[in-house]
This record gives sequence, C-alpha cells and structure tokens, in this order.
Amino acid sequence: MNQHQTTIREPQRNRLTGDDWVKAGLNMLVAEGVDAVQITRLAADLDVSRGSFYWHFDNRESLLDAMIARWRAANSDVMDQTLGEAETLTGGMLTLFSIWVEDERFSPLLDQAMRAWGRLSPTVGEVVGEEDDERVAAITRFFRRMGYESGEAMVRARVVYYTQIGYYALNVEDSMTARLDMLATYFRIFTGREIDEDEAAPFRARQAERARS
Amino acid sequence: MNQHQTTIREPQRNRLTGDDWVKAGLNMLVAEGVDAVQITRLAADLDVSRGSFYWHFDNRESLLDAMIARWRAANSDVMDQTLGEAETLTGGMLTLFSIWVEDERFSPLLDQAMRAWGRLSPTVGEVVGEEDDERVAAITRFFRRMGYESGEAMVRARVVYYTQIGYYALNVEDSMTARLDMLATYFRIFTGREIDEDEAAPFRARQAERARS
DNA sequence: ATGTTTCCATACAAGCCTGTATGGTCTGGC
DNA sequence: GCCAGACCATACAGGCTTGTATGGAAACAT
Repeated sequence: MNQHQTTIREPQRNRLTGDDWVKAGLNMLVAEGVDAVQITRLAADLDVSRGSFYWHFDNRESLLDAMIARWRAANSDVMDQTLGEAETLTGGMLTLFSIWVEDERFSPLLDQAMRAWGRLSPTVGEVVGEEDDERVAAITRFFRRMGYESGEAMVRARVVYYTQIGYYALNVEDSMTARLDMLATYFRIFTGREIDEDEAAPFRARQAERARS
Repeated sequence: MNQHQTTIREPQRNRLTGDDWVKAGLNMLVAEGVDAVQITRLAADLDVSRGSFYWHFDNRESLLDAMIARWRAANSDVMDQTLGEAETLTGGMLTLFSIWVEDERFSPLLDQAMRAWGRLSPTVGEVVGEEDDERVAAITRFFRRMGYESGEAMVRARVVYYTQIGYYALNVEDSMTARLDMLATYFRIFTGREIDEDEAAPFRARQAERARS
C-alpha cells in the first residue's frame, strides 16, 4: 500500500461508483430495454437520488456509452480464447455449447438485450456487429483447424452461431434431459460427423448435475 | 401555395381508417421500436391530428393490441401452406429460403421487431412464441414427409429455423452471389444430403435476376 | 336541403423525465 | 482540528406524451 501518495480509494460502503450505475443500467437494459434505462428509475433501484448520478456522469448519453464499453470489454475474445484450446472436434463443440450455459463471462440475456438495442441504434449495432463477426471468425478458425475446407468452415460456423442466437432469440426452454437427448443429433448436423461419446460423457454428467441445482 | 380564393373543394379523400393507424404503428415499430409507437408521432406521420386517433381507438393500448392481431393474422399458416405443397427435399428447402426473401406476406424486419417487443412484453412474447412453434412444427412435418426420423426431423427443423432467425437478428448482409455460392453447403448441412442442382437452377436464376433490380 | 353520422382539429390538464443549480454531508490529508 | 474535495439531496424549469372535452367540417342518407 502506498503511504504518501494519493491512492485509489476503495468504494465506500454507502457510496456509489460510476460502475455501480453502469451495472444498474445493464440490469435495467436486460429487464426492460434501453428506454427503461432512466436516471430516475436507476436512482430508485439504487436507493439514491438523481443528484448522485449527475456527479458520476454528464448525462444519460454518457451512461449508455459506458454500458456499451463495458459489454464490449467483457465479451471481447472470450470465444476465441476458449475455442483456441480445443484439441478435438467433440471437445470444441462441447466447449461452444458450454459457453452459452455456464461461462460466467457470457450472458445470453445481456447479449440479447444488446442486440435488441443495436437494432435501433446504429452505433450500438456496429459494436454488436463487430463482436458477432469476431465470434463467427473464431468458430471458423476452429473448424479450419479441425480440417474443414475454408468455405465449408465458414458456413458451418455461421450455422452453429446463428442457431445459438436464434435459440435465445426465441426464448426456447426445453429441459436439460431433452437437450442432452438431442446433443448427438445437433453435433451430427453441425459437423457432419459423429460425436465421440467417450469424450462427451463428462459433459453430459456435468450438465445433468447442473440441472439438479 | 396560398388557399385564399379556393372554392375548388378537393374531395378530401385523405380520411383514415383504423387500419391506417395500425399500419403506421407497425411501420414505426419496425423503424424505432414499440416505445416510439406514440400517438403524437403517428399523427405527424399521417399528417393528421391526435384527435383522429381517439376516434378510431380508445387509447394507445388498444392500438398495440390491434397491431399484434394484425401481425398474427398475416403470418398464420403461411409457412405451413407453402411447405405443404413441396414434393421434393430440394424443392422444399428452396421454398423455405424463398419465403424469407421474396414472399410478400412475410416481413423479416417486422418479425424481428415483434420479437424484440415480445422480449419485453409477456403477452406479445406468448403470441410470437406460438407463431414460432407453429413454424418449427411445419418444417418438422416437411422433414418427416421427406423420410427423416421423428427426432432428427425436429432438430433439423430447429436448426434451419433458428439459423434463419439468427441470420436476421445479426443483420447479415452478404451479396446475392455470395449467398448462392453457399447454397449447396447450407443445403448439405441442413439436410445431410446433396442438393439437386437441376431443380435448383430456376431458383438460382430467379434470385440472380432479383439481385439486379 | 337538411339532419345525422362519421371523422378530425384544438385546447387543456395531468404526469413523467431530463438537466441544472445549489446547498448539505461525509471523508481523508495536513 | 480544519479544509478541500468527493458524494448526494432537493428544488425548479422545460419539454414531451397521454387522455379528455368539445366544437367544426365533410360525407351520406332521406
């Protein structure tokens, strides 16, 4: 700890940081959309007055900008890093499935909310689009490493990623057992090959366990 | 354009029906989301005063209800009817692709807007969910007719439909030639079989023609 | 042509949200 | 102890939207 220099103070118990407002904003974005991200409502949620907000931010616009930056920073390279370690086709695909259901850095709900926002805001749409492109590129590289021809790798990456997006866009809710029953079929469609059940066994066990808690 | 000496009584045929307001509402929904569907803004678009609106509708809520009903009615059974006529696997898949790009009854943009709305409104979400289920069921029946086993037919239907949804959710924009280049690959992934190029030739020609206009 | 119905314009009263202005309170360094 | 700065509360002005009330004009029947 520094002694004579001014140090960055720890957030006080009762006081807020700018990031608290950003997190509250993202929560509100997920729950009710951008238009519901209002200073008045966030202040009520945080149990504080609007006066606090205008100390941390210039205006509502700057809060929205901070929310965008936070999402982008949290998501960047997650898929690329995770997929980069995959050594087998089955392992990589299971990793891909896992990201959406159990990776802490990934939030499908926030993803969806950002996408809905991006549909109406060109600047947000651009950020989301870049992120999407990076993810598809990461999956494409994975398929290439697994020996797929360039064009096919790209189309397969798209089908996999778009299906995931569509899955959440449609708010599909089927049970974990139903999902695991379809696992081999999804794998066959996505890859054109058969899943390695020996390698999939731990994944199945882990997901079944997760479903119980 | 003064109107001082005008005894030329124009027919004033610009009177509106309730459906005009509904259509304007849907346009606004697509362009800027539900929260932008405001009586004041629609009145400005229709070049009329808000007084008109409150003659056709009780309040904003009833307009939104009418918008939902109109979307549902326009979409109902479209996919089922169109796919029901398909005799071959290639024919059916091409029909499926066509619906999204050239069927007048189908509007992917409105679809997307309704989905974004449904994310925030439970009642709308339920309507959209029912429509989605019907469409997936229609595609599943098609795959079954083409000889796929029941479980596989359902999963393939999902992959096809979710991919379409994801495709639009991501605002993908690639050229028609690029799309046609990937056609055979998409077909192979979706169906697990090879496309009948003889049957696909007219489709390719028609799409290439559409791209020029 | 005349009265009734249909459709629209205008004015007004609420309510909500933003941004600013200003003053209060808590915290840490000196 | 005291002071400066970080943090927050309160009050106010301006803008925008909804819904209602009410009068007027066009269309249509009789």
